Amino acid sequence: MQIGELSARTGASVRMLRYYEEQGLLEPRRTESGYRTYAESDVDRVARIRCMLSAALPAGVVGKTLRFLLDGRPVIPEEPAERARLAATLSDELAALTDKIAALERSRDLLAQIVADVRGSVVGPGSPGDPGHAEDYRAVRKAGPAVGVAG
Amino acid sequence: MQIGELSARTGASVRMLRYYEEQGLLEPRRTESGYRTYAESDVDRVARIRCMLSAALPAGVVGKTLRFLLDGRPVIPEEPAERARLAATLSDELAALTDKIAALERSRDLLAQIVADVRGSVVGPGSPGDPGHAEDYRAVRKAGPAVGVAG
DNA sequence: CTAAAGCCTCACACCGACGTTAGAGTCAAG
DNA sequence: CTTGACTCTAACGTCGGTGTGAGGCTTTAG
Repeated sequence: MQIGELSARTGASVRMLRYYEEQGLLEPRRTESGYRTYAESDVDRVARIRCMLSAALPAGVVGKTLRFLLDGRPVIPEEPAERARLAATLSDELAALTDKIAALERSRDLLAQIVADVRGSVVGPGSPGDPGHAEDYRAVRKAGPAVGVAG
Repeated sequence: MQIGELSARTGASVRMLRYYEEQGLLEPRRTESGYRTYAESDVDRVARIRCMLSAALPAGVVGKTLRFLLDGRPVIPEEPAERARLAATLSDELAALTDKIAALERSRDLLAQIVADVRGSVVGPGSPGDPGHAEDYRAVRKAGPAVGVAG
């Protein structure tokens, strides 16, 4: 399969596909004349790349993760030391990811609250004494960020 | 509170705080000499901003969402038409956010699988006939991206 | 009064994740 | 052989989110 077809089938622009390759996330073969040729499995692979990137996962993780999906079978270093380091790195990333998900869920809850309030809006200019849903917001806020905002 | 103190208390650099203001996410008062002065509530607010930005939420949503948190009390347009549009926009964002969370959870599961496998690694160079955990990976992959990768 | 620390604006620079263009080669069909 | 669709590399542009100054004003401490 050439790059154009892969692009059509995945929705990723040709530019993006070449970019992913540049980043080591794809490794198409080449014809004699230099044309990239992709395997069927790359369709899947591209979908996963886009999914992870769109979620703002660090590029490194994407790469490392994907290396394990090359053909559904991981390539794990044989030396135990290196394997340990790999495991450590990945599980750090896992923890970061978990935090990020939690943060997103709180944002989602907050957004849901807001949508509900805009919809069933009790609000208007507001009788000054009326507490409204202020406490709900504050509650969500208290559950709050908390996450380390891992830089 | 001046910008330096807010920076210290939130972990956001001074530069970032000014940037957030530039983007309409913060609106500190000014002293006569032009110094920014922040309210206590801005500590919370900054935390939320960083949390949402770090999760790659579209900047617009952050802004709109935060406007509702100004003082724990939303500012909702009075004209029903505009209110409806706002509700529609926000709930679109809510849907997108939900999808993104789902995608992230799948990525997390996948990553967890991988970590587990690297840890308890049954793998090594691998007996060629051994299916290993390939099916696990494939299963996660099948549950897979699916998300529209909302550009 | 002076020095130091903190603040201000302006502005250039970087990285990631692309879009876009330019100029050239390749390939299948007429 | 020519045309047109497709591909290649290389390079520049853009946008968001930052870092890092430069040059100047304000405030505080000695």
